[in-house]
Amino acid sequence: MAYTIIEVERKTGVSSHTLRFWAKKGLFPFVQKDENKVKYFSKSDVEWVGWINWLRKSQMDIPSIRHYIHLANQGEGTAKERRDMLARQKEIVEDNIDELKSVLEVLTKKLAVYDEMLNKNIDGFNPQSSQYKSCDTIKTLACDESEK
Amino acid sequence: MAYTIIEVERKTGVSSHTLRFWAKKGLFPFVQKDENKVKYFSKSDVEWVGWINWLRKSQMDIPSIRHYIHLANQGEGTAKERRDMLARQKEIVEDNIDELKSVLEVLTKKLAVYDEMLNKNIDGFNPQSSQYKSCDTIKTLACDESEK
DNA sequence: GCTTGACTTAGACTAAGTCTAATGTTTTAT
DNA sequence: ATAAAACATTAGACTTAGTCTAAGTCAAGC
Repeated sequence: MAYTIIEVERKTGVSSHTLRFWAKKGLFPFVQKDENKVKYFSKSDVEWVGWINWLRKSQMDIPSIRHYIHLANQGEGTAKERRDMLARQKEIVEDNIDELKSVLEVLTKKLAVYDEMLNKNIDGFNPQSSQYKSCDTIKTLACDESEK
Repeated sequence: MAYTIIEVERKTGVSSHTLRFWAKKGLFPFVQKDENKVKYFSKSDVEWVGWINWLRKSQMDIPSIRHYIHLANQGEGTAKERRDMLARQKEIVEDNIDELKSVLEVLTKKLAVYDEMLNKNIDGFNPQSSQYKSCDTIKTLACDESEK
């Protein structure tokens, strides 16, 4: 029923370094230690590791996660506040996805320009010709999406 | 035709601090300086700022961006390598979006659990009843998605 | 008795900013 | 003319969330 830090690492994929770091930041208020200071994670602690991992992936910072855990340990009276924290986090993730989608669009366009250029090349154009040079690099490729 | 760092900040939204940081890292090999070491960004430099900003958003690290810029300045012979860098970056962004989508799913599910719980509350349940307590916090709310 | 593996802590290091302090120059206002 | 503002520079401290290393402890197996 109790797991060492290495077992938790293997079960969750979160490195023991990170687990110790999180522990130092107060994210595991209930983890037991033996007389040699060795940590033992209960099943519930291990479940928290997984959940904290999701919260981190949602960009929640560590002090906020600590607060969330604190709230959860207070009981159901804090449910509304926790719910609101998650709702806020969800918005952040949605905004993130939107931004990454626009990044993806830019990359896709740029890749298309490169591929057109490289295909011309294969189809027999001389890559050293001045004609070719005029459609290259900085002007057309590097900077054409840079306006704000 | 030449912009000071503050003008570039205003045009691109990239802070002057960050611009100086990028400059120190070698991302603006062509920016001119006057006798007081004041930087002047050409139109092309400003366009690079915008493009570098996209590359950063795609998670490309600064040494790689420097390499990309170096390649671009070598001419069209390096187009293939640059194309491949962007293609790699596109994969990274796609993976990122996928992960964020799964985070979104988890948050959505958890929010649903919270909302159900909070609604019960409004519908007349006593939030202090032990009956209520059994569906709370750690067991059902915090940790049920934590398996790997 | 020694090696191996797992554990501990303290603390150095990293990336990519972010911010401050000290200082300098140029322009504008009084 | 002088003072203040707006802008520039550098060096360097600080931040976040790890990531890694060094040095040490402890129990088990050969």
